Amino acid sequence: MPNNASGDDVAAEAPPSWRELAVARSLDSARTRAENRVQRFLDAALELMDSGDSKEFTVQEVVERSGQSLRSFYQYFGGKHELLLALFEESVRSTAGVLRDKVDEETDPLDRLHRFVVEYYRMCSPAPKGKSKKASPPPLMVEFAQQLLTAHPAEAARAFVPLVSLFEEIVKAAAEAGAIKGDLPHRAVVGTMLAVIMFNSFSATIAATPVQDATSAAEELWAVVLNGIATR
Amino acid sequence: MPNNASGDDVAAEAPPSWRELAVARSLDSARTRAENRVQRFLDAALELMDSGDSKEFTVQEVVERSGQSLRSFYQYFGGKHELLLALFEESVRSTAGVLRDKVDEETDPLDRLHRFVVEYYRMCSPAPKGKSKKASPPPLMVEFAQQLLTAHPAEAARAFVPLVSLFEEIVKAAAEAGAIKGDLPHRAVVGTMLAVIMFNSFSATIAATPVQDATSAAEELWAVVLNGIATR
DNA sequence: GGCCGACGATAACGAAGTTCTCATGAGCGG
DNA sequence: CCGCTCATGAGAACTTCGTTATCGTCGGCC
Repeated sequence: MPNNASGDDVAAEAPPSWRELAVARSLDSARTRAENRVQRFLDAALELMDSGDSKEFTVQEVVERSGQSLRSFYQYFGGKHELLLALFEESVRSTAGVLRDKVDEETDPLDRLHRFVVEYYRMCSPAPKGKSKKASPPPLMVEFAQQLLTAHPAEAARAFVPLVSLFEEIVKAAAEAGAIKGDLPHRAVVGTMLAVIMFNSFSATIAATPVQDATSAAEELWAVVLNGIATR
Repeated sequence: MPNNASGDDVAAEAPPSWRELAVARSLDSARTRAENRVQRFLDAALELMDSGDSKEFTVQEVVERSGQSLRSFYQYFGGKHELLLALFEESVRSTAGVLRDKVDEETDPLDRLHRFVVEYYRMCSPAPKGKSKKASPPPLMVEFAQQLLTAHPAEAARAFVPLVSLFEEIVKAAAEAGAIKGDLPHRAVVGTMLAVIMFNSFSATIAATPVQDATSAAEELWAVVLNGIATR
């Protein structure tokens, strides 16, 4: 499956079209051509999202950007929400992959947990450096998560599976190693922690807290999660 | 005058309507009449939200329900989002009031904090009993919060002030009493905890956790917040 | 060579928010 | 009493956006 995310092969960032055309012309099985088309829609949407000023886009824009037609769009997607869902799933998969790599740099179970929290936190925080507009899975996808979570809970849950599984492994390992309490309902803790991390940007808004740098904020959150707020 | 929509005076549970009508009848300055009109829009929207099956409504519906005209609506509100914002502000104020009363039943600073967390948690959770559909500030407003937080952060922050102030007092008191750590950045903790509580329904969705009853879930969350997840 | 299925271009439709036009009725100064 | 203005209501019109439908074309396949 050519599930490759955003424009991971586009170096410049603009031209992912003629190459695919050429490829489609040469090896032309119906399946690969269809997947190619789907991918072009996805790429176009991603480009519109992070290269544009606003993170929103219209189906028309996606269609134009991808050089295809409305006709084709609705042939491959049941509607805009399916496009969004596909993008979100891809983002979650990609995020989980990145996090797995980071976490694998650690060996101690508690260190792995800590690493996960901090790294995921940073991924979900607004871009720390204004220079590169980069966005592997930036708060952009956090907004999606929000939308999907309320509009299509079941599908959203399915999309989250890769991340949840990964985190659950890590939490379980930490519990078995005795690094964290074992009597907590893991599943619930996993969900809560992911939600806390993901939606933490909101907490800054709620409390009108100026955005400090992501790393120290992540460590603060980690400290609270680890030891609580009670005096000990 | 064919205004006076269905039940704007029935008010089985909407406290702030008939009073204003009466007031408007007696002293009828332009100001109070205008406030009356605004209030009628707000009431109509509230009725549509919790008496309808879906929590969504259209401007047209609000207009019809309120027995007024589109013309008037846009004279008093800059757009739908201002209506939403007004509703949300009212909801937050009301919620803060209710919470203040509950919390005032406790005297010990830590008990007050605990009470706040648990009660607010329950208010933000889906209706526990299927019998009565109503709910003063149910997850309905949580969805609003979500929307506003991303669409209009500044206004959302302003709307949250009553709740944030109340909670901040409580946290500060607990810290000064030595019940919780004093070296944490209060403001950030306040925002984070409010966000955690408010958005906890999402965490259940993320982790595909079946919804347990709100009270025990609240206590679990409280336990984690208080003591952390680390083995001690 | 002729059918068939995919595709592009474009129009059309429907819902919802927003604006505009017009009429009416109330208060008010002359 | 007359006409003026302002607030309001009724409703059409405009806009955007998602979605569907129509039509024509082109390339492959029997």
